[in-house]
Amino acid sequence: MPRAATTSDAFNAVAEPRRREILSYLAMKERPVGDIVTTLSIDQPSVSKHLRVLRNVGLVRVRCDGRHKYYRTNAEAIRPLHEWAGTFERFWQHQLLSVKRRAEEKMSQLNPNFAPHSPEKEKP
Amino acid sequence: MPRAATTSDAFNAVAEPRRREILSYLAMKERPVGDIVTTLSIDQPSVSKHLRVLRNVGLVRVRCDGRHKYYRTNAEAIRPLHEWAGTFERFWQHQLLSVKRRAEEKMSQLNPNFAPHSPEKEKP
DNA sequence: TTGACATATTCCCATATAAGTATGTATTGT
DNA sequence: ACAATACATACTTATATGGGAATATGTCAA
Repeated sequence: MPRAATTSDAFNAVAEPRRREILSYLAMKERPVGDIVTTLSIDQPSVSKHLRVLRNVGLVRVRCDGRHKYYRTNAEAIRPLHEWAGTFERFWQHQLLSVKRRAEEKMSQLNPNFAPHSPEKEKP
Repeated sequence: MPRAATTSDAFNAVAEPRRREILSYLAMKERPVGDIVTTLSIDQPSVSKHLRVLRNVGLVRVRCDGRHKYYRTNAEAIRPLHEWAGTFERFWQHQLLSVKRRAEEKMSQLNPNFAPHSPEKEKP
């Protein structure tokens, strides 16, 4: 079985760095394709193809105006990603605490004067 | 040019749904490979290969103990993902507000008695 | 209408899969 | 030493890809 299609979900779509750049660029303001081409220095057909993928998973929306097509990112579609990653937040916070505590232990061993989170005391 | 390697970064690594399951499973507690196999119902070689990918991008760590290898997810490696997605937070919040406002406008048109965010008033 | 402009699609190709199967490598218990 | 256990690797195959080049589609302007 090959890798899942880039259009299968937002996770696969944003795996491509170029597509992430495009999403960031289109987040604040809708833009015609040509702007993406010149600003990000990507060949026009490539941009069109990336936009197709992003559109298929709902990460961008289009507004047609004459011969221009204005794309903007649909930030809502990025939320699932943010939320999935967010479920690990408490774990990395816990990890950071553990690392910190271990470091403080080491410090105490090397320098018995060291006390975490309080001013160092001099002997009276 | 083919797709970027799954081992090129966390974004590509977590694009695979099975690997996301594994990460969730290994988040709270380190586990031997066999546990992943039976709990998630994935063939053992597949699990090993997924773990290899995850290890290559630092998403999991191993602790060897005899013939067992205990894997745990390194939540820290998921932070970049969370932060990238987080840069879009203000945009989706803005989008939600816009949608809400438009909905309220429509309501006002249909029912002039409707006033957003305040109790409806009866005629005196 | 005709040409210029903006964007999309098609075709080709080298490549990296993911799953399945089979086999290899450690490590343990007896 | 030997069998069993736990895990990793090698090999095969069908397939989706991203870039490049060429071409198609659609819209405006003179």
